[in-house]
Amino acid sequence: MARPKEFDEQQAVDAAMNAFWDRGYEGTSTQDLCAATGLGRSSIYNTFSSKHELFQRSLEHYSVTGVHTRNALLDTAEDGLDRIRALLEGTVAEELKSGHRGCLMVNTAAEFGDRDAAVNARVRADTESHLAMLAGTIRTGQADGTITTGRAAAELAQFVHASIGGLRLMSRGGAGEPEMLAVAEIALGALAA
Amino acid sequence: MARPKEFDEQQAVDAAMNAFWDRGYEGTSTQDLCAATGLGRSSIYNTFSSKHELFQRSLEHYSVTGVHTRNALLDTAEDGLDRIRALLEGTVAEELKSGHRGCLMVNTAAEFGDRDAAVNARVRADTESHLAMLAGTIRTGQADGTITTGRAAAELAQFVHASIGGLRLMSRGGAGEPEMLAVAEIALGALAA
DNA sequence: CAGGTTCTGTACCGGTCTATCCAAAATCTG
DNA sequence: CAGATTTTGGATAGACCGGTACAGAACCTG
Repeated sequence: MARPKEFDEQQAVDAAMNAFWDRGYEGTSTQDLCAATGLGRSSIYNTFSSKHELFQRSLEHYSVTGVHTRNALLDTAEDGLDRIRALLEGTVAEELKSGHRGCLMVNTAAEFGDRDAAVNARVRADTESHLAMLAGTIRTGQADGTITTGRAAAELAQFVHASIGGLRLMSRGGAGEPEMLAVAEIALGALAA
Repeated sequence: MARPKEFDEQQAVDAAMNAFWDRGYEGTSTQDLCAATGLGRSSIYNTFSSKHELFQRSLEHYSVTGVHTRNALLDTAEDGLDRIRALLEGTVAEELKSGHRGCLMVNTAAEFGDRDAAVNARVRADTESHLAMLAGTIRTGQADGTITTGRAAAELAQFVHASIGGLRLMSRGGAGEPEMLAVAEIALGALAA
């Protein structure tokens, strides 16, 4: 064995994630990453081997914490429709609290387009898991009678996903709470049984 | 008088816009811009004075052509709801045709956040004009009985705007036509009288 | 405490970035 | 055709980029 790292790797990833979230991939220089994490260049390259890989770790970290946040939100409500409501309103609240930073996955998709296969795969995986979770919740809502059965759960899930994306875009554009909540309410209206 | 420019300025802006659209601001180097426009460095800097200014011109150009496209789409339908439908389906069709590039304004907002006042102002202005157009169309739909009067036109406009943004995000993420049309249909259902 | 191993800070590498400079070419007016 | 003015291409400046090399400090094992 030998000298141990003086920092916590997860903490560093978290700090890097926030830097990327604020300024994008290209917009975040390795020096920015040093400043954000408090680490030296060598430590970063020794641990993560490249900016690109650290970015992927950041995406993964974002994805995981996002799942946790969503699950926590879902558990605050009983029936299906209220769960979706909690999700939408929770998204609004988070955006307001975190300073309109939007969604890292969205920002990444917008920045990269389809020019990076690895990044694309991660974004897509996150989308898929999000959709699966939504579809599951919607199915329970259809079962308990709070969500319309006039459309397939998968389609409604796509709709909710798009709505959340739209909300985050509004937020990034500087929208206020009332407008965002109104949009959320209208989207919920489209789901109601 | 003296030697005239050998190129068309608008054409150059259009080419630059497409380059920025594909690769983002930071991702587009001045060399890329030279290649895209077919101009030399000097011509570009002589005409537009900086990359940043050319970018703003590109945003403006995008905004103007966007208005034209939208107006053309609106004129293909009679009543209010069908107009909104034409808009949503036209957006889907455009995304499919243009190779899932998303919306330049959205991409820009995602890349810049609120770090650039001039860019932000342009994005916001575009959003405002888009919302105003939507609200107007929705009001006519409320008048002709095809769109619900249960919500203020401004709120419904925000919702449609968010939906279009959501559709563009789906597209950028690689979504196919059926999913996108399903989402559009659900959104329209929320508007119907 | 000695030896092996890993981490950390500094300096630096080639490459690329935006932007500028300048001379040569091109055009219009008179 | 001459002179004034502008555009144009190529070279280059100066800064910053991601990434690396290396020496010495820090740590664990035995």
